[in-house]
This record gives sequence, structure tokens and C-alpha cells, in this order.
Amino acid sequence: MSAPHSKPVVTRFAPSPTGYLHIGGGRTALFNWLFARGHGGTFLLRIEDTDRERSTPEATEAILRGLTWLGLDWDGKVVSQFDRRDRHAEVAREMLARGSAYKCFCTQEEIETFRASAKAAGHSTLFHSPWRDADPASHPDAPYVIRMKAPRGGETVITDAVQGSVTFGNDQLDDMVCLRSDGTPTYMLAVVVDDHDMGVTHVIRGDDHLNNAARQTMVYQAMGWDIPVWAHIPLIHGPDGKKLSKRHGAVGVEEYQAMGYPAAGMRNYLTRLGWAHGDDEFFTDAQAKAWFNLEGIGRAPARLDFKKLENLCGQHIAAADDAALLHEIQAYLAAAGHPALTVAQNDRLGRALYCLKDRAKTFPELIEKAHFALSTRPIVADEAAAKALDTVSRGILKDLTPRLHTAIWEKQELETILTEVAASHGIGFGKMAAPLRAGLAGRTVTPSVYDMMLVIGRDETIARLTDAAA
RNA sequence: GGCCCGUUCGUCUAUCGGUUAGGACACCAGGUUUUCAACCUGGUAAGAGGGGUUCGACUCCCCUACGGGCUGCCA
Repeated sequence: MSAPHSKPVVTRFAPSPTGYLHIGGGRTALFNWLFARGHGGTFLLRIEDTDRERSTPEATEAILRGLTWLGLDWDGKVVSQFDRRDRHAEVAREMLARGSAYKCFCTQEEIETFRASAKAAGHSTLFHSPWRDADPASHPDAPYVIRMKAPRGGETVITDAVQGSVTFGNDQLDDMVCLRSDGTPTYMLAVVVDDHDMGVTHVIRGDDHLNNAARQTMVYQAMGWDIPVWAHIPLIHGPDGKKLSKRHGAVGVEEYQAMGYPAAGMRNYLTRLGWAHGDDEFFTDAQAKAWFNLEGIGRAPARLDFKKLENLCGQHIAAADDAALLHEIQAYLAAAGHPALTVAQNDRLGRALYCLKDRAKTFPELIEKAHFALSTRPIVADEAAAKALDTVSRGILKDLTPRLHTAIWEKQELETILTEVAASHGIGFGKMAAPLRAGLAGRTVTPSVYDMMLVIGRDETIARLTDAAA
């Protein structure tokens, strides 16, 4: 870490709106959010839309939706980088006035030609503009870009909270373009101006920007601005260790919602991926905020492990508050394109959650096990369940139903009755559970038969069992 | 090509010169059980390779290998 910052923490997430919110971007946002929230700081959101060709409002919407689903709330208004282009141009001119930048009249064709031949000859492709030290009197009346006048000798050192001290020889850094020939700013300039103007104290971003940090440092120095604390975090890789791409399956954050992972589980998993706090694996948001620090971030890229994600999600579902869980399930259903629950289904699912949430790792799994609560008569047994409803079993059910009419509808009593009925037929309760499941749920995989009976109630239980026994 | 970063069980990681290298997920075996899930017990499994420095290296330095990133008037 560099000099201690006594200023309040300000972090930001700055995606470019060229597609959905990538899972790696989601984690970057999460880290920034956790760091800000854990330090009583501010978390800002800036859309880097200076590339007009590739930026779309749809992508911005998708990114906002992804962040919202993940539960990452930002402070203040979303900043559009493009809206700040006049300010960026102003800074470029200021650099020009200070002599730390210059006008370059080379055309893109010239530069491309140079790079192609340099590459072919095996030389460095760093471009050295002949206009760097040209007399302004010789400037033609033609389009130009404003380039940073980067120091030629010496080295630039960046101090990174994750990567440590990283040194770049200045001969490796060329005079980057700050203002394009059409007057629009480049990312390299805009990111520095915006981070400065927005008061960003900690830049936590992917380590694909590590090299850029050296270039950006030069802009800070040229303008005499304070350099933020850098924290370049490794990218997330696919299960095979390769760069995460579409062929690995889900890359967009919203896909994870559609697959039925609870947001709290995603946050926990993503936080733990590439960051550690001793041996802690399962933790709440409050704990994550309190514990998260830059020192705990690893330096190697981490691979996505869906098994572990599921395990953590299962724990979060089990720990969730019923009402909140119900809301999230409804949102999942909508995101996955499933029909919404009816009022009756919603009511019964809400009452069934207590016996469902301990046995599901994802929402699809929970919904599957909630089949008994979401269905109405007649309950149609699936193939496996139907096998449990043979003649003998139906006879037992017929024997059972009359006794349920007068039973006290609570677990203890039901247990007593079912055990007695089973015993009277010379079988253990285990043998009786299968036909009960088939009759009550039409499935072989369900919650406890007692829980199902309690959730759907006496009348429905008797009706379903009577149906099954017929 | 040049520059930069990385490398501990299959996976995520702990360790910040001295540990029988720990935990979690996954996996295997056994137990429990009302299906599933859960739970209990036990087990397999790691410092990329090679040089140094040191009384002592996973830990510090160098080289190699492998992986990744940057090298744009993209971000």
C-alpha cells in the first residue's frame, strides 16, 4: 500500500457499455462496493461510453440491471463519460499549454504503415511522432491529435496494493493519444480526468489495466494531481483455466439470476473468489463489508467452480428470511421466463419455505421440491412415483384416510398415526413414505411427508390421498 | 518480437524464514436416515522445474517452463 489515505474512501466501477455485465466485471464492482461500504465511503458508477461506435443504451441498461440484481447500490447519479467530453478536451488543452502534450499531424495510415513494417522487421512498434518537438510555426492546417509528451528516459513506478511495486522503463511507453482528431477524448485521458474530478481515492479494476496505470500516472503527474491507490485484481478464468468466454457457459451476470442462484450466494462466492479472510468461507454482507480489504486479494487468476457456488448458495437459501426469499424466487421466475405464481401458489409456497429452504441449492431445485405445494388436484404421479402406488399401498392409504379426519393436525400426532398404520400392516414407516409421497406430491423426491401434510392442510391431504387410493 | 503480471491438494485458498503445509468445495469409504438435501466419522490429494541466499526456505533472489495481460485516434 502507498501512503495512507486519511480522506474518505471513494471507489468507482467504470464499465464500457458494449454488452451485458460480465461476471468478472460484476466481481470488480463487488470489490469496489465492499471496499467503499466497509470504509464508510462512496461507491460511484461511471459508464465509459466515449467509444460511440460500440456503446449502446441497451448495454448500459443491462449493466445497471446486473448490478441491481447483485445488490450493488451506487451513490449519486450514473456518470456518462461522454457527457464530460468538453472537460476532457479542456484538460488536453491545459496539457498542451503546459508543454506536457503536443499536436501530432500524422495520419492513421502513416502510423499503421510504420507499425506494419516495424513488426515485419521485428522491431518495436512504439510510434515516435516527428511532431513531438516541432516548431508550431511549421504546423499545417490539418486535423491533428493531441498526444501526451511522455518522458523519454528514466522509469515510471506504480505502487499497487495487490501487485506491489511495478516498474516500467519509460522507453516502453509511447506518447499516447489523449484527444482524437475529431476532438473526442480517448479512454486513457478521460479515465484520469474523471477519476480525479470525481475524487476517486482507490482504483480497483482488472489487471488488464496494470500497464495502463503507468501511462495514466504520467497524466496525473503532468496535471499535478494526486495519484489514487491502485489495486489491480486478476481476471476470472473458466473452469479449464482459460480466459472466460462464452464457450464456458454463463458469462453474463444476469444469466446467473436466470439459472436460479440467489444474489447473496453470488456475492459470497464472488467475494471469496480471489480474496480470503483466513479460513472464512460462508459470510454475510455485513461481515464481508467489515472484513474486505485490499491485502486479502490474491494475485493469481481464479477459476469458476460451480460446485462451490452451489454449496454456498444452498447455505444462503437456508439462512434467508422467508419473505425475502419468496420475493427473490418471484424475481427468478420472471428472469427465467417462467409464469408468475398465482396468489394461492404464492401463499402456499410461502408457508412451505421452512421445509424447503434447507434442501435446495438453487431456485430451480427449490421449485422442483415445492411441486407438492404449487400443484392442485388432481395430482398426477410421475412414472417413478406411480410405481409406489400398487394395490397394497392403495389399501394402506384407504385404511389411513379415515383416521386423519379426527387427528390433531400437528406433527407429533401425525407421526403417531402413520407409525401405527404402518405397524398394523406389518411394515416400517419407511415403506409407507413412498406411497404417501406419490399421493401427496406425485413425486418421489419431496420434503418430509409430515411437512407436506402440515403445509397443504387436512382437507387437501385427505382429498389427495383419497384420489391416490382410488 | 518487446514490456508487465502470475504459478500451494482436482478447484478456491491459509501460511507473511522454523507447521506432521491448515480449511472449504469436490471426490472416495463407512454411519445415520422418510426420498432428496442435510448431518456424523474417516480417507485420497499440493508448494511447476533448476540454481542460489540462509543454521533453516512454500515464503527472499536469479534462470527456465507454462499461463495471462498490454503493446490502438478500444475500453
